[in-house]
Amino acid sequence: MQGVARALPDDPTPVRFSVTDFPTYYIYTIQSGNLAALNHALRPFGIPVMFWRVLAVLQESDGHNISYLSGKLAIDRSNLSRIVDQMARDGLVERRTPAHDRRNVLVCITAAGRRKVAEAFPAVLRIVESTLDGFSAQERRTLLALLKRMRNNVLQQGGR
Amino acid sequence: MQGVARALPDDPTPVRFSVTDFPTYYIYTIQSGNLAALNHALRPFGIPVMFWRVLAVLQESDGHNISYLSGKLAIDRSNLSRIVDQMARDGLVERRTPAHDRRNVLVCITAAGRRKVAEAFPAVLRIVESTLDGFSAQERRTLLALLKRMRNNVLQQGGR
DNA sequence: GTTGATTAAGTGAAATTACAACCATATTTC
DNA sequence: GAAATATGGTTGTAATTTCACTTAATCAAC
Repeated sequence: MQGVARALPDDPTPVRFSVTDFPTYYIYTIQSGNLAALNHALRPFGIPVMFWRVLAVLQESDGHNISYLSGKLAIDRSNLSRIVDQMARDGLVERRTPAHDRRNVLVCITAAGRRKVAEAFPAVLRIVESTLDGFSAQERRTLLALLKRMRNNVLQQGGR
Repeated sequence: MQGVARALPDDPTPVRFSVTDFPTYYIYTIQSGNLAALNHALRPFGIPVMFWRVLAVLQESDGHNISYLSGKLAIDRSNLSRIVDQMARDGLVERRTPAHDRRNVLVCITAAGRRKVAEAFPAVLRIVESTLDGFSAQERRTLLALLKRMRNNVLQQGGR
């Protein structure tokens, strides 16, 4: 860009590749489409995707702090802090500060939060299922295993 | 939330699941981490990830309109329009309006754009490779094939 | 126990994103 | 060929996200 020294007068492109060879290309588009679909599916239940993702973790294992959830869900801490604000306002979760470390804030799902999860679950499952349409049980296991390894690799290096 | 009729007084959670069973959970975290890593890797070259993604498509097949690129890259048209603005300002692409349909805007990569791709490619490839660390050639093919099918499924339904 | 470093959450502000509405051009229908 | 419809791109704007910074609390060292 700045000071393009044109070492070669006519520089025939030295690289040539196809985005369709990159798994990350698919990851991006799948994620994008899925997020939109999920958001749409959750509209009737009055919660954005991020609320769902937090609730989904908490219904399985409750009372984690913001940092843990931030890592688990790949949501920026500052961002998650504000999301928890809203969820608490809506009565879906409660902030609870443990006496032994008053820096911590444990995010705890409420009864209303659990009801919301139960209510929205079928709709979410439909979306998830539709992304796996035509996949055999074996293919699902394979996909899941490969994605897990891929995520470990991503987390290994500078992953957020 | 509103008017929670508490049909069951103490409602024991009727759903119980693990996010780690959902491929979409991994898709989200991989995408998130990868995007951050890519952005970081591209910093020295002065282009954000979205610039890279547009250039990556154009170096392979040039002169597409905004709508096509929007679909291919899963970037909102309005958003992409502004990205192309910036890229044109930086001299990486040019807008070209074909005479036969003056609504269209063909986005064309410039020589500087191609140089930028060549320059940044190794860094991007390193990131992509690192996400596939430990994957055999066969596993890469399998992953790619499964992701392609998954994307088709996502696009099928209400995908954006 | 006081100082310094570390960890956790939250705040501020710029950048990005999503979504609706708009304008200009092209196409269809009558 | 005029009016209605559709298409492609852009603009406006609110919500979200990112990133640097701040505050509060704990821990470590002396």
